[in-house]
Amino acid sequence: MTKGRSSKSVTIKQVASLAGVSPGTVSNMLNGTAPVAKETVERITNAIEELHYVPNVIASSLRSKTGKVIDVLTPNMNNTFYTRILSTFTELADKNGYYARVIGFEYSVEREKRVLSNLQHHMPAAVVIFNGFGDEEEIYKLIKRGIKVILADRVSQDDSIPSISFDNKKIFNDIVKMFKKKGYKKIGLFTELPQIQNIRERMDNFLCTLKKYGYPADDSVVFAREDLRLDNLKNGYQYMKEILEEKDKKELPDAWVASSDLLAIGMMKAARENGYSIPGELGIMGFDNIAVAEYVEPGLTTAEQGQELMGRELWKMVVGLLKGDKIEKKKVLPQKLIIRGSC
Amino acid sequence: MTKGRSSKSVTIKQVASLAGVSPGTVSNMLNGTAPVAKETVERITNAIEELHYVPNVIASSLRSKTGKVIDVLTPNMNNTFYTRILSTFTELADKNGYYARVIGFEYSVEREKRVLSNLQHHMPAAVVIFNGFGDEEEIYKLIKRGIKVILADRVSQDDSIPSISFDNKKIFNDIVKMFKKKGYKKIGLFTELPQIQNIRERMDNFLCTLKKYGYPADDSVVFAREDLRLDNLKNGYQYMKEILEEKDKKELPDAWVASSDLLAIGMMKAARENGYSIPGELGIMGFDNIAVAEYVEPGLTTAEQGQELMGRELWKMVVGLLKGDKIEKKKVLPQKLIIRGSC
DNA sequence: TTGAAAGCGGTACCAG
DNA sequence: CTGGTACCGCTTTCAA
Repeated sequence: MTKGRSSKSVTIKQVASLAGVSPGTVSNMLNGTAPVAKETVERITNAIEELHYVPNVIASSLRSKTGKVIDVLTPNMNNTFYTRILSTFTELADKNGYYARVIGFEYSVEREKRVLSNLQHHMPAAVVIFNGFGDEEEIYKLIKRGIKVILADRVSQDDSIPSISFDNKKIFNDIVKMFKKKGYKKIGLFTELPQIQNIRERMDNFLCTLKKYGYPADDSVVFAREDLRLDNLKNGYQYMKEILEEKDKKELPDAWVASSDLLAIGMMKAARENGYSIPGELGIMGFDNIAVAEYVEPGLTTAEQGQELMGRELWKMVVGLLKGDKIEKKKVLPQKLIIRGSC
Repeated sequence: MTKGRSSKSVTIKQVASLAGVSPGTVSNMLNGTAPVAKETVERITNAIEELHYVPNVIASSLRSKTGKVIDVLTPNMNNTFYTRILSTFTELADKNGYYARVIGFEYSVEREKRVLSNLQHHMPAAVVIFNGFGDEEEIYKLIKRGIKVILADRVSQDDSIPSISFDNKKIFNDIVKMFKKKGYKKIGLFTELPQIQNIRERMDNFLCTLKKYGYPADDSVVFAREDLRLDNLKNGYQYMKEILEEKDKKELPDAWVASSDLLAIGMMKAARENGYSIPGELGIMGFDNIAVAEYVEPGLTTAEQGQELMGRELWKMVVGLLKGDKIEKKKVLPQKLIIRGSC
């Protein structure tokens, strides 16, 4: 019950009366809603200076139902894959007079929905959702209120919802081809559960491509476990350790593609500890090309998802939507195979 | 000019009229502001259900100047040191009915100030600022409006502003002692510029401790460069590379403490590439104990700053402040030396 | 216990 | 170009 906020803020009314005009005029000038006489502008400007007036964006968006903030939901703030995209995105937002807030939901549908439901009223200009699932209803609510919604690293079923994602098809060709060329005999996929649509897609394409190149493509080559999605490093390490120790060496893949770099780095440690040489006995590659990938030893081969690129394209989409432009609703970004030392 | 928000939201008025009561009564019931008859409660509850009413938090905070959101400013979203703290903090906030939004300012004073100035009106219950500088004026404005401000990983000059930080004193004793025991001859500090008060403190204590143990403690052992604060990995790598290639090997430190793990990881790569063996010819340690530190090869020795701990303590402070409890204004958290393979 | 009405700080609309 | 005023959705007196 701590109420009692002190120090009232300077209001548009005070500015107006000091400048000897009406609040509406001040508002018009500030927003360019209607022309204002040069001389009046000056008086208002002075008043603003004098009182240190800062417009109350909240009150404004309550009335106009429009603001300059963009909320971004991310499944996991600890993953630099996301943060990298986010920092280029927020940079751009900032440069354009918007400002972006990041809200993490740690892969919890409930949390995600709760946040989205709150957002209804915060009236952000747009909300960007990374991955996420089971949120359709909330999304439609936002849209109905005129808030732009963009899906990132995920493509929507609904064609009217704009989304931006990485191409998950061609890349697997490159990957399997590479492994084949290097002489690996069996390729395994190491991944979180295919709950996230993105992962599901990768898995399907992976299996498909394996078949195409004559590799085994049954259950024995996919290694998925739920806890892999949180704390990628640790859980990737542990799961790999279990696999290496419990399964028969003959049956195990000698080449591994992990669904994220963090996972791959965890696996590499497990492999080292169990006496496997990389890339000699075991080839491992990741996904994302996060910054450290280049710094571990051996360097991690990975499928690069241009995070800066995604950040920029995302911003472009947001701006386009905000301006009401016709935009490409389904943007697909290429991935690039980056070969380093790990396979 | 895209206006025209569609689909009006359900308002408290509609609920009131459906329940046959006044808006004030609904508000009273929702907030426990005044007793409401049992039977009335029921009618209101039904109306809420029926209309799927969700209170508009914006309007509410405009009037009451109080809300359930906490804004967190962080200098860099790409650094898992911060994100680790943030994710435990937001988790806690979420569990307690609050919700935390993260805003990055990328070490820009201007951006930081701009954000803080906006926040005035958003009326968060509290704002947490990680590092940051030159923001005193804005901070006081927030406080004057009754918004709680907490400084993190930084201690305030002003005793009335609560802050939480890691102990930067004792840890250096442990560090230098360790290096001494391992027989290193010269210890260097590799760090971003001491603009951030936190870094300044580390530097002072470092030099101080070196002297105490009879190590050289002049300018020749501190290696600082501005760009080190962004993209730690890359810039750490590059700077180290330059140092190794340009300076005379005899004069260079054989032991290095980097002001962050990311920096250290970058340095390790540079050292490897220039043919140095770690920890044989060069000992390197970092600061933070970020997750990957354990996964690189060799494992990175580091000063652990318990990020989960900081997250939890931070939340405790926020809650305390919000409840108006008397709290410890200057919380200092211990650091722990974690010795792995890199020195 | 409840209702009526006056704001919170802006913006939208209309008349002049 | 400018002023007046209703109103966004909710909370807060205050009187009944």
